[in-house]
Amino acid sequence: MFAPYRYLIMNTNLLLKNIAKHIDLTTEEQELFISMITVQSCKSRTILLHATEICKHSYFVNSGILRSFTINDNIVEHVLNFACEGYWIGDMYSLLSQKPGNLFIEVIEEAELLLLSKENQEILYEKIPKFERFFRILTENSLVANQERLLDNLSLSAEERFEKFCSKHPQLVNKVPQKQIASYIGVTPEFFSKMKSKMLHR
Amino acid sequence: MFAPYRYLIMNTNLLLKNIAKHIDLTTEEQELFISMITVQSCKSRTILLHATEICKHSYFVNSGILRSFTINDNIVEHVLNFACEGYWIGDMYSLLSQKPGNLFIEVIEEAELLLLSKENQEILYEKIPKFERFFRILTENSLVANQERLLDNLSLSAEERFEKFCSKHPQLVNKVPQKQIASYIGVTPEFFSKMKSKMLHR
DNA sequence: AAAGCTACTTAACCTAGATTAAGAAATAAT
DNA sequence: ATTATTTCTTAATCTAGGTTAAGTAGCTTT
Repeated sequence: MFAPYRYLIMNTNLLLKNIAKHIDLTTEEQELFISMITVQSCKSRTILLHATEICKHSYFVNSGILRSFTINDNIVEHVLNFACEGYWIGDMYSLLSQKPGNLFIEVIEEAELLLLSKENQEILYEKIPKFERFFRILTENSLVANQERLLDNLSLSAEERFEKFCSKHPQLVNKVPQKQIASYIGVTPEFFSKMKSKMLHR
Repeated sequence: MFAPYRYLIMNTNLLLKNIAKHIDLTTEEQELFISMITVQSCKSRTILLHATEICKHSYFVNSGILRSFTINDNIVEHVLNFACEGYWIGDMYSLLSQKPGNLFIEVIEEAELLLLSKENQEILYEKIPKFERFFRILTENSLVANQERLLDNLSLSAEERFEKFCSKHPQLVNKVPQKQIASYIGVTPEFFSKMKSKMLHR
């Protein structure tokens, strides 16, 4: 009588709007695509992927904030990426190779996610080749951002990297624990704290 | 009577072999693709792209070695990438946006290059959509490599980064000026020299 | 509301890597 | 062959950022 719960609450507006920026889908194609997506609501601190696991999904963030990170020698965390509303996150290495990666994916702020499984992504490429283009463009943009961040890490001071982070990700600055921002820009939480107060007193 | 010089010497074996790893092309498709490619032979130290220019081509390396790099405050160079036989190089930001980037591309070792122009790449996507897939996969692999390098820069010591560079790029270690390797792994040439001799005396 | 975590701050001290400078070795240019 | 440039080395000195440690503030959980 009723569609399953997940169809009732699944909001694909944001995702479809994002897709429409790069490719045009017919109504049928949209429906096919949506049938391949599932929703998941997650509380803060949920670990969606362990470093030892094989990544099976790409996660699109409808709301909330996630991060991906590694852990060194079982102690130090290094944040690779944050993802907030409208962004995708995953462990691309593990997703592509279907081997265990070394990234964790964690929910920072209660989130609603749309999941696209590896298998469905492959099916999608076969059935609607336009998605090759869509994910090509998405990946190109990620690569450009990553290269810039890499060069920033090689050439800017910690202060400059933090300022850049603030202007690029204003939505995150006050929502993400500051030690994670420290990790993202590549300094220890102690140094970050010192640096921040130094910047304030100027 | 004779085909233009560049067709006589253009060797597309390596490129076609690389493409065949990811997509299947018919003979006609191969020919169309090849008709969109041009060759260029360059001496060492040729600058193929200035930071102020708009990048118009993707460069496939048939032989030789190239690098891409930025220059900070008109003084310090930072190497983003090396490319040797079988690899592509370009300024992806500039190529995609068709705005001036801030990368230089330089020939390190006399090279033979195959050039795919931005326009031809777009035509290729229209005429042979399989190329969407090919470049998607290529870009995905670059992104994975870049993410790993980013995390390495955040978590490893200079020595560890150098060791990783040696095992990942043995073809480059003895062909690329050592100050450029220093730049790639993110240290000064002076420190690199010191570090290297320290590693030897152990 | 007390107890227990986790996040943030501050401060003293430490070190990997930067800077400066000068000479030696290797390449390139004449 | 000689000269000029660029690359590499060595060494002294310096500093951005790390480490250790202890205290404080802010959350959760009960």
